[in-house]
Amino acid sequence: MRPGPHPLSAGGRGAGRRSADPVLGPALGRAFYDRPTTIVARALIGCRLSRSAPEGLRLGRVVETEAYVARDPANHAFRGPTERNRSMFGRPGTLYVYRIHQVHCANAVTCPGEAVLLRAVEPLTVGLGDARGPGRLCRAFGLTRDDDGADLTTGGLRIFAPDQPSRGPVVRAPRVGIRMATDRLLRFALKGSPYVSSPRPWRTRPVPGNPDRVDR
DNA sequence: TCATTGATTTGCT
DNA sequence: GCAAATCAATGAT
Repeated sequence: MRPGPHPLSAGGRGAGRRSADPVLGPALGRAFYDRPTTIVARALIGCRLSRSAPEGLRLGRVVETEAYVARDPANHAFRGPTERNRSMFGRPGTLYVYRIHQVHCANAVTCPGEAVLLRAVEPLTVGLGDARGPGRLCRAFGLTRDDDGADLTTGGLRIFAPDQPSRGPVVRAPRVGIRMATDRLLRFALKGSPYVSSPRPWRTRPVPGNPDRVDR
């Protein structure tokens, strides 16, 4: 257990109040994350990821996410809490950052043991590096294991609701880079966005019914 | 303590 | 298209 509030969090002060930015408005609050993970993964598309740093503001629009849910063998929390995934069992809106190979990946925790992987953002501030792919996204925002456990609702890293109508439909596809449960359509992306990651040829799988429907 | 693995990225063929 | 890079978490010994 890490003692006290995470360094990136604002602490207990203002608990229950929406954390607001003078320009971006109110940050997404606890209730946003405290919903079914696929709903949150879909709803995050178009939202703005913000990090206020001494060097200035870093801002990007979320264009690609993946849901990691309960009873999902690809989920790091599948076998219960460990030292690495401890923050996945924190409150909704907790940040879970882990390292894989030489890079970091960032997730927003929804309910305990479930999270949304932030896979790609479209840069909205100049100087934000390429953020196509979870590793590049973390590099662009300077996220490391030190940020694990931060509170996305009050900390220096926050997410804000879309400031404009969606520029296109959200499509679903199989998740990338996993070996288990590769058939599940738990990847969400803004269709046609050039800022979506493409480690493999981006192709959506035909979805029975409405492709925008989020039901599993 | 040792071996295996990986929610990635990059570079070479 | 494919494999190497490279290291910490994890599970077995």
